Amino acid sequence: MHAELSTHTLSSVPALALRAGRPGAARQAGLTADPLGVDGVKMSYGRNEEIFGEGEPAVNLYRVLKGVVRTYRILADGRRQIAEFFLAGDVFGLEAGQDHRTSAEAVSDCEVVSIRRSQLAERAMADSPTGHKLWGLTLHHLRRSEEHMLVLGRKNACERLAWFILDMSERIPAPDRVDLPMSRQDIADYLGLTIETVSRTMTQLQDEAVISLPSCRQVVVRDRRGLSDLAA
Amino acid sequence: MHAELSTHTLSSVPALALRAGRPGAARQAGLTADPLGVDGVKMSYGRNEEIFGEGEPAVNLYRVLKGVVRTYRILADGRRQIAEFFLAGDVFGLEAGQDHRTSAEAVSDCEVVSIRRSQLAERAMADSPTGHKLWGLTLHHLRRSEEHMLVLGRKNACERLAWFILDMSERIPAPDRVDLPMSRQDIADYLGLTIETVSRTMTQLQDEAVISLPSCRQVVVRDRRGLSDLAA
DNA sequence: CGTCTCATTGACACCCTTCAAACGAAGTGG
DNA sequence: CCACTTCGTTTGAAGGGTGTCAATGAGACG
Repeated sequence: MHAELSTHTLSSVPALALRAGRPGAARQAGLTADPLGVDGVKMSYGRNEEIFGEGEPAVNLYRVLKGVVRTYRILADGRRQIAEFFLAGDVFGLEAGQDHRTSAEAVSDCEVVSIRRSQLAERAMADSPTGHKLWGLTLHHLRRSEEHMLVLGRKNACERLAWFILDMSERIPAPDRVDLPMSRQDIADYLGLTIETVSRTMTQLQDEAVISLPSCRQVVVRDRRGLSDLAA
Repeated sequence: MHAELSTHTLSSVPALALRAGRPGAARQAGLTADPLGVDGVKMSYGRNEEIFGEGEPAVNLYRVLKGVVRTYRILADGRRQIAEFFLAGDVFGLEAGQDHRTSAEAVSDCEVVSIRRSQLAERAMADSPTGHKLWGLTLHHLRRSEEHMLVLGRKNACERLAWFILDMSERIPAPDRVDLPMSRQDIADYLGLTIETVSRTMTQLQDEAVISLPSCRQVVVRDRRGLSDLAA
């Protein structure tokens, strides 16, 4: 039923280890009934092995049977923010859209059940349009808060503010003239900064000519590309 | 410490502000069909007026019609972390459990539709147990990531690590002897710190006798109360 | 025009990062 | 069994980014 070969065992056997440490080399090991009421496929992953990568189509949902899994995002320069650790019993891989917004890796050797998303969707959504919409909303919030975590955990003041202005500008009708509805204190508390740092960084962005500030509540995006670069 | 309720507005426009600026003074203004397919009640809130508070029973879901809403959490010493700003069209107030885990306030004067949760639950959950479970899982993740945001945005290294150890200890069978499955680098990337700071803070916690470290992967919780206090 | 609130700017301190080196445990090969 | 290597962790010293404290500036409103 279950292949008794742990990846750890494998790694002491050079010939096989090559396959175990490589993404996609995880082995299918049997069928398991899931608490969600859908059968899944049992898989094994070695330490640091990738389970899915950012940007890949999200075809499966996963539940941890043994071991620990981390999900994370990485910035261009290598800074990494781990969103969550998943222990035995935890479900991960929930996504609002078609693709994974985070990567997932095995922290230790582990076993997971993978469940086809389409199988769940078919059961969960078909019956109840209201439930489906609610779920979609929640996934959307989750996605945003994972992005927010990356910002809070790994970005500096300039990157945070650039990201904030871009985000706000994309959520309103006229994207190049942002009327900030909130105070500096609100922005500071959203970005995990102080009001003074927000203020200083605002003028710094203005000095660098990526934005201009007709008033403290109005931001004009002068160089969207430049702002985007600064957001890292 | 932070923005007081709109007493300022009150003194400026006495007649109107009395109704608009006082918590609980929001006015019911009519019925509106919601995109979720359920009728809701239209409400108005003045600037800085509370829509719901942390710890209150979560009876309603809300959708913003006009204005902007913020949700946030506050630490004992007043540090605030805003989780999200909600603009027109956005839905907020989703909760995994019975109670609100955040507070919500009007950033500007705004109108929202409030929808009874029970009305939605009745439609969303009854039909599809799978969907209900999926939704519950997603809400659980959302709740955790909002907590995570508070930690990343507003806590220092010592508070972050104390929180992390407590959280891990509560997720495993033997809560006083935590076997960390992850490396210092993983912990650092989870807490938005560097590996050196994590290491230094670990020994600091050991020096203060709230934990002991038989090995670098084993944490013994010696003073749970003390650790809890340090977690702020 | 005075008051109030919020935003900006400056000087300084401190927490955390960066850079660097030593230490320890685990695995390998002789 | 013991050097040797490797990887992860710990510790130290120095620097920088952001917070803190304080003063000034700018709108809003009466």
